[in-house]
Amino acid sequence: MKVSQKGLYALQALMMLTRRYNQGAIRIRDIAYEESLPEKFLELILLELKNARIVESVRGAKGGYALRRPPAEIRLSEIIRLIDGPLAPFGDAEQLRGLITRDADHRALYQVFLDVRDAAAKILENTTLADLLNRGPAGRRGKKKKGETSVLPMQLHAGGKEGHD
Amino acid sequence: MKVSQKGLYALQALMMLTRRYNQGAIRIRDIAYEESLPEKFLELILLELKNARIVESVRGAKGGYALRRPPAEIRLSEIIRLIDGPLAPFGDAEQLRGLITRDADHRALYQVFLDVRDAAAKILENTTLADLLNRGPAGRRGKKKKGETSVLPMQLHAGGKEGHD
DNA sequence: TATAATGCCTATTAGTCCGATAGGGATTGT
DNA sequence: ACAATCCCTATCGGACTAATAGGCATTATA
Repeated sequence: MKVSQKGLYALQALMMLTRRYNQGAIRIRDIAYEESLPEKFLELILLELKNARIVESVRGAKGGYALRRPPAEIRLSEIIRLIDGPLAPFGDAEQLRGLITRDADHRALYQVFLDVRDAAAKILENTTLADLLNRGPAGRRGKKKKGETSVLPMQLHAGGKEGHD
Repeated sequence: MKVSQKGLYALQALMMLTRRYNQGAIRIRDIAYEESLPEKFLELILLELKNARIVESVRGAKGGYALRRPPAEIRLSEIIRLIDGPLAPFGDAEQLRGLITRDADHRALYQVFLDVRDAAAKILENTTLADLLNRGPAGRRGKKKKGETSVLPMQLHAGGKEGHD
């Protein structure tokens, strides 16, 4: 799975709108300025997010954009799938399941790909825009309040911290 | 992280060489034929794998390719990093760590990216070519013999099976 | 109601990457 | 000597990426 520059811009813009949640419509120009994003490019991105019903727009003078749902109900997986496609490192989950059942010679390999996509999905489905805000300014990581979902058990020894890339 | 067609070809070729481990050099043409890969393209891939000391070659007539190390010592992470670059969904682990410490506004977002790359790394570092062979032909999944490393605890409820993509 | 502000939408572009092919050179077995 | 095979560089079309441009549609407000 790859997150493009465009995908990053989208997430940054949405984080900004999350901060301004319930403050009415924000102009594209203001989002672009605050997040240092190319204005015209951001315009296209917001249009796409609007068509996907993640944000809503107000047109004409005094117009702008706002989140269409509470930040806690917008998952990162949704944004990334929209902008950058499937979470799987190769093909998509459906296709991988097909290959696993049909291509006997390589099914172990495709199963690994599916495992990777499941791991990514688990994280991205369980992280919302609200989570990003809460974890943002001051620490707030590792200690979890009751009822909060936690992710990343971090067992075993490889790959985790101190991995190279 | 994205696995390209080229990356898939590389992995398939290596799986084939794993099956033929200790049977001497295998011709490019035979690998291409058995795995249904474009021959000239495969040639480039094997060259790259050779330069990375993953396979070795025998030149001239009766020449070909063979694994340079036992299959149990070749991890999928190594191949994928070579052909397709870093495992992180954006940038690489080093860069993400830098952003997490320096970009206060977005560090929660970059932390999620790093979590995703750690999850992928954990799986791919712990899977070798030998594992693919063993898991291949007949079942052999879920029950683990003593001493084998296992991965994918699958806790929580989201993202796992039955996820869309 | 005129005007300015703003989002909507389509087109275009330069650059990069991807999958693939081509072909001649170097090496080696027979 | 010759045939088989790997080695290496070049090339190519197509797709995608990031970004810009510009005119149309809608709305607040003076």
